[in-house]
Amino acid sequence: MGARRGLTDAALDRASPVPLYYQLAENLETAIRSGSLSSGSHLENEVELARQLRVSRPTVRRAIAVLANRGLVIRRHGIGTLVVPVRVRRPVRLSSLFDDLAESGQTPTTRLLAYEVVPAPPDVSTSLQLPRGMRVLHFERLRLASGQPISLMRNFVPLALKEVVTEEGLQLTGLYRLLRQSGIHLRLASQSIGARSAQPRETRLLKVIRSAPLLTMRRISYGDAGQPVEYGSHVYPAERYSFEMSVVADSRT
Amino acid sequence: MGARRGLTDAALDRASPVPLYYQLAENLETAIRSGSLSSGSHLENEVELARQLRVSRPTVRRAIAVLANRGLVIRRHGIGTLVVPVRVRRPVRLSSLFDDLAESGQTPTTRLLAYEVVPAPPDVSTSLQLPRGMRVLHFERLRLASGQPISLMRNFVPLALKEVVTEEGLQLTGLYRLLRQSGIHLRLASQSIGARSAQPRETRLLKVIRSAPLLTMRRISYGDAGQPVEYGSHVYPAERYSFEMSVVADSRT
DNA sequence: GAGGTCAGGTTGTCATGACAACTGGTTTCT
DNA sequence: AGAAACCAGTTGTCATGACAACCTGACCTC
Repeated sequence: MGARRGLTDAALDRASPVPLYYQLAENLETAIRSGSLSSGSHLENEVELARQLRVSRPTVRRAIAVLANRGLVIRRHGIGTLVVPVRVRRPVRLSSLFDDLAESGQTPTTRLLAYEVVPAPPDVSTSLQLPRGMRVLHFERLRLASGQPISLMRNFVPLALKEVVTEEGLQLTGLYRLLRQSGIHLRLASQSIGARSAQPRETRLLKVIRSAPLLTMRRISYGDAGQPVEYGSHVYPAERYSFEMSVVADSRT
Repeated sequence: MGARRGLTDAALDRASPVPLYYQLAENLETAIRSGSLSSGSHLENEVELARQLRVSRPTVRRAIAVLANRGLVIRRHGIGTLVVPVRVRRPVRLSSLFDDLAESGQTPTTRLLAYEVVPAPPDVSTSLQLPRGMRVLHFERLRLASGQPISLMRNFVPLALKEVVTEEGLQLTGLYRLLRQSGIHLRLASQSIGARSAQPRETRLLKVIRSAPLLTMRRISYGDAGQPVEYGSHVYPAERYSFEMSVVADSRT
């Protein structure tokens, strides 16, 4: 039952503004991903872990809860906490394609195809909870990764964000990063994933064959206060893109 | 700030085996979905809620955390807890298509196209963490909703489950229900959603036009102990199916 | 030998208490 | 009048303590 090293090494910093439970969760995640906590093995039990790290058991539990939510460990009543014996890949997070590509080491670029103020189409005004026909900012982007087109994105945002979502900004970075830099934090999104055949214009822009299958994603994002911030309708060439996610069962069912 | 009725009505049952926090979460969810807690309104603050219901504040917080995870409310430090002002629909849960269809009032039926023991293909044995070439149970089903084909499903499970996953069972109900009835509870799945064109055989079975776009889902499900239970490779006609999900941001980011 | 029983270890639930951090409005000061 | 400081209200974090529920393996009984 030994081999508990690596946890006490990266000690917790009580002076840090980062909560203890979160520091602990990150340390544990690092230990798991690096392999120092091998797959299928037991985590040290909560009481002992709390004693070693000089924190309370609720703090330990909360840290483990974070990991369980991410699908990295499984808790079993009366047994212990097990490290999930697989690599579960990047979940569908509330993140931008731009950041995802950048993180995975690619160099995303953007071609801005449209940037204009238009009256909101019916479904957009409904989604953004605006009066019918209210004017909104609309833009369309072609996203390339290492020179290859990987997504065609149409977006609508309320006109108030025109100063935040600028033409220059969109060409240089991702939408979500622009929003975040202006203090707008997205908290929630509802999205729908489907598929359809490419239309002629899409065929040309995405460089796929005629009627090639495309993945489609429709997303409405909401900010801190629950206000709708963005409506997006994106398409991806199916042969170059897929959505990966891990699903965790409700602990009670 | 009145109008708090409906919460104290459905009182908490301390004798019930269902945890208090979960009872409270369900009561709150019912109140939200029924509209008695209107969209955008504040929830009563935690301290007061705890006092009224005669529970501790951590219990209230845990209940609210459940709702926040489901995307029904948004918590804001220093402000309060807001009811999300939108309808966020059924997320991608760890559930079977059969149950989903049944719940939405349709009458799912199944045509069992194959049921056999075969050596595991390489990707299957890897996914199920079995030795190369180990024999597994393979079956293929065509799922219809109200008579219309809606999914073609290929699955592989370890041979040990042959007694659980029977031919008769598969024709009458869904795979997940069969597993659950035998005490196998799925806890986690990793899945990948993509798209491609229909092959001739799929065109015929799913009754779609030649090369019609299909949604594809590959899923590996894991049981209580983290052991792989099922490998599934499913396709859906894009014009009759889409995946809906809500994404909640990590509270720390 | 087979079965039931029990003990030990583990996570699950809940209470109480305290202080920190944040937000928005009000008040006060310049 | 404008800006800064303050304050009340709220959620966020953490500690301590206690008991319940559950699983496994060892032991005992039949």
